[in-house]
Amino acid sequence: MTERPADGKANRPPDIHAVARHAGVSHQTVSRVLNDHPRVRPSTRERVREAMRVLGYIPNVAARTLITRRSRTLGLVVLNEELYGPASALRHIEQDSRSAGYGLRILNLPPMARSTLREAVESLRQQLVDAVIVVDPHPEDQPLLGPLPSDLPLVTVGGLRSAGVPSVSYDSGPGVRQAVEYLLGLGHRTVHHIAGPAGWAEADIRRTVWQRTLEQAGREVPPPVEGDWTARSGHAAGLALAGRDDVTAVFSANDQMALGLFHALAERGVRAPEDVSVVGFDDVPDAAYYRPSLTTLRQDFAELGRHTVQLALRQIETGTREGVESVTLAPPSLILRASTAPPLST
Amino acid sequence: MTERPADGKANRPPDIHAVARHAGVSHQTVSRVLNDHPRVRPSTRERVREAMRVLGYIPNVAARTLITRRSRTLGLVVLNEELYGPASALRHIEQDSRSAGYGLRILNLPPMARSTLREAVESLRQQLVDAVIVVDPHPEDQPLLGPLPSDLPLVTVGGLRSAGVPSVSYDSGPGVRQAVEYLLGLGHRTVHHIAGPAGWAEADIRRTVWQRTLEQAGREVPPPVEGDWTARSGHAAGLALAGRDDVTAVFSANDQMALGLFHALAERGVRAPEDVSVVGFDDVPDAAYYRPSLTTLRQDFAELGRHTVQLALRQIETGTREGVESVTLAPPSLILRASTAPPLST
DNA sequence: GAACCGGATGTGATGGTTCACATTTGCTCC
DNA sequence: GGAGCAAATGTGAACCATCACATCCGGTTC
Repeated sequence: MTERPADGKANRPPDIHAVARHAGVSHQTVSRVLNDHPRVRPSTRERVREAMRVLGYIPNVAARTLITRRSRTLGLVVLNEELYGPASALRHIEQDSRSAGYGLRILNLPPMARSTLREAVESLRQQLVDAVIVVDPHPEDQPLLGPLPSDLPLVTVGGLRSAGVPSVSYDSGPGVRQAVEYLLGLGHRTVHHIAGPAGWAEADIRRTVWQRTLEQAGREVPPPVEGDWTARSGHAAGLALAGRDDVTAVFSANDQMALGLFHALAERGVRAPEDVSVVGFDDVPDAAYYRPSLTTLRQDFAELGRHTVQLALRQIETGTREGVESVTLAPPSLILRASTAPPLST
Repeated sequence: MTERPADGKANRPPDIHAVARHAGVSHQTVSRVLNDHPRVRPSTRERVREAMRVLGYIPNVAARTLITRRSRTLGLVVLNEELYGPASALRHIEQDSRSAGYGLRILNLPPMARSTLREAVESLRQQLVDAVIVVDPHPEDQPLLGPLPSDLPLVTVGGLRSAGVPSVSYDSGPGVRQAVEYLLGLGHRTVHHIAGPAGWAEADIRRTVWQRTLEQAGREVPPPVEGDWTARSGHAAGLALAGRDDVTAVFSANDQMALGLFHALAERGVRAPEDVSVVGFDDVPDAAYYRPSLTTLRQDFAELGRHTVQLALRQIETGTREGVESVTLAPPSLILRASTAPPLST
């Protein structure tokens, strides 16, 4: 006489057999309805559907994953989610993978926690994700990505391109060139640069193209000032640049450092754009409301999301990385605002 | 003589039986080692561990979830990921749930897509998450959350508090009061307000407390100007306020709108803080580099993440929402910077 | 009217783990 | 040296879907 619920079935949610019983068919027919198999008579299909509705049936994804070896889930490793780029990428990738019928697991690695990228990928793999997307791996991560088992579909976004791994990469070069040439075209003798942290793929590209553009124009290449993407570091860089009369134009590797730069300039009584013109990178939503309104380069993250998910899905479908072509995004476009002007006196 | 790989096992990854065979024990013993069951002789345990290493064994989470009915995964629905608050919450929740041994699935609902909150929760439930966390539900979502099946652990963060659903909520009130009183204490006759969109819990609280504080101080309550959290809307609001000499102090419901306000003030030749003092809300990383450096209220998102995950885990452990107490966070702290000053002329 | 055919449906095995319970092992103790 | 007992280990079922294959059925075809 121990108390025990009289439920023979321990009150578990209905399974495929319960539905089958209710609809008067076999469990296999229910499965066929579930998977939109064509060989089911419409009347039968409707009866099964009705049974599902009545019982409140929900297919068990664990059982399905177990036999299918597919989870319809993508895994996303974000290296620096607090930055505008990675955060935007995350949003779009989530959206696109969802509309492709895939769920998303995320793993945000704190900045600089590179040593664990490999573990992150492995951990997602254990969770049976169908593909892993890594946003913004750094060159130092190369050895971590290289020896990955080749049976796991993988896409890298931005940053490091790893041989044999399909990737979506930015084509910042033309944008940077355009920005620098635009400043020179306004009459500036040269353009100074606040760079991102050395070793970061995008930081390096922006610095390199800035430098090359100056060289090709036969201009002097001033030593770049290195920041860490934050407004704070842009401010520090600004203090180093403000007040020198050889500094009339600055290209900042991102918008937030440009904001810090503005702050430093103002502190030193230097006006922008009259005394110093500034171009940023990202076009964060706030950029138009910086003072002055920031001329900057805008990346299309919607395009990035689409291609990234597509590359992942294609690998899942074909079951291999072979033949899945990497994608290079369209160059960023220069958004002209109020932070750029001709130099005051030639 | 059809060609067919000689692999008897179709080259599948090793399972628990393979490990058992290799270690010369039963599959159950392997399972015990896997789950740190105490009743295994150390020597046996080591032998099994070695076998796992040699074979490169990875436990299959689908199989485990199937029988356990636990996925060790939390589901997160983010309502407005592009805003600072929700984005910060996401980061911390991800971090804390990971260090608690839980993975995270996310579902970002585009702003205002409220009608689908219910579907979002259902879809996560189908994915067998052990608990669902909803960040920033709106009052309009009340009917969507209420009738949810009670067998799914659920936590709401910020915004709407739903009866019977454990929640983590902000306690912005004291912060807002402190900010407004601080401005009055500087000598301002009254404080104007740029509000967040009506209907958003936090926007409403900030507006209400701002108003009440003024009333209790016997000051005039000017009509608030409503924004939508963006710098753009702050700019629009600023254009409405700039240049009126009854406007000497403004409390903006978030930092970005304060940025827009600064922009508008500058356009109209109004100086801050000399002519107009401004206090924001959030302390975004850039706030210290706005011009002027922004006095603002800072929320502790690390605390938010900790409590949120804790509430979810407690429900998972106890198997019920009963007895799991909601949490109210510490009030935000006022960060004094350069955007506030006494009014010029009394 | 028998053979044939393709569409509709059913049967049983399978996937990899944990659960419930049974059995063996290794001691202690008298 | 055997009872007694706990620790260590093993056996088989269960979880819930899909896969592979078998069977059934009604209608053509000759």
